[in-house]
Amino acid sequence: MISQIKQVQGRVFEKLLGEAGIEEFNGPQGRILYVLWQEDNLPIVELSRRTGLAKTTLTSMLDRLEARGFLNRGFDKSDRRIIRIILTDMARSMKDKYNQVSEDMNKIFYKGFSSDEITQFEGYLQKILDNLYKEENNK
Amino acid sequence: MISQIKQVQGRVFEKLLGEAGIEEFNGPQGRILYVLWQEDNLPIVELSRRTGLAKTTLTSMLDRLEARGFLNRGFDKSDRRIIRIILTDMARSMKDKYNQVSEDMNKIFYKGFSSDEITQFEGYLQKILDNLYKEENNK
DNA sequence: ATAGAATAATACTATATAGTACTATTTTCG
DNA sequence: CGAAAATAGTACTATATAGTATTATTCTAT
Repeated sequence: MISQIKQVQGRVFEKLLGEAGIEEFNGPQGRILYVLWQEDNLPIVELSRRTGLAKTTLTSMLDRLEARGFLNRGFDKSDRRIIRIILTDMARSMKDKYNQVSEDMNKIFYKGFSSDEITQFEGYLQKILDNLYKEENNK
Repeated sequence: MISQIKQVQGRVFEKLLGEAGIEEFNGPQGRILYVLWQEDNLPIVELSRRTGLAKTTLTSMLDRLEARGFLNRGFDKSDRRIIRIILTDMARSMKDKYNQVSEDMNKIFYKGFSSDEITQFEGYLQKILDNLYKEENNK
């Protein structure tokens, strides 16, 4: 059911982005930008943790976002293995527009939910996510 | 968070399939087979509804499953637009092995949940899914 | 100090995913 | 009836996703 929700949510969100006139990036790219809007200058591995995407997935997605002028790759001074992802001003300027769509999406998603139910539901999600990460890492 | 769960869950499930010695199909294919094990002889559009995948996604996935001998495409007698998906005996024979892995996955997923919490959580998921499908169809 | 383990990132490859445009049917309704 | 709309499926294309193997760098333990 989770997969199903993710799939349908993705298609609906894509449509909302279009209706809001956002042609510059799509849903999956928005998910990465969303994390970076909260905090950038992150190493790719950390971005992987925060998005749930494999780091090999990020390589190509970041290539595309870089090609379109959303971000730059910068070196880390103290550890040369690490590459840090920095948003461009253009990328920063789109944050508010995206958040508006995100709110609209949330309203659709949680239609008929009380705020207590939302809190409870999101607590369950966090617990499940912890369970999954524990399994992925500790084995 | 839903996307993140789906992603990590997918990778963990893939690992469990490998550990169970199931090399014949992968997670996304398993998701399609799972629906067909419950009921086959379905049109592709109906399979799309039950999996949450777009019908164009199913075209190529069913091609691969057909090429590997899991299913056949059959004609519908009364409506020649419709193609019906029929499982092979080989596919049917793998149901139990898959269900075992599925149960293991569930245990990881819901570690620390009471059965009341699971029921409640899945009720929320169903409600969200209904919200999303309503939005996708009625607009 | 240095060999081996660990970590960060990427290249390459295969599959998954969905949108647009199209064909072939069936349904609807004037 | 017959034209237009609706429906089922596919071809083609672009992006997303992750696994394996590889390179470069840093850490660890003696």
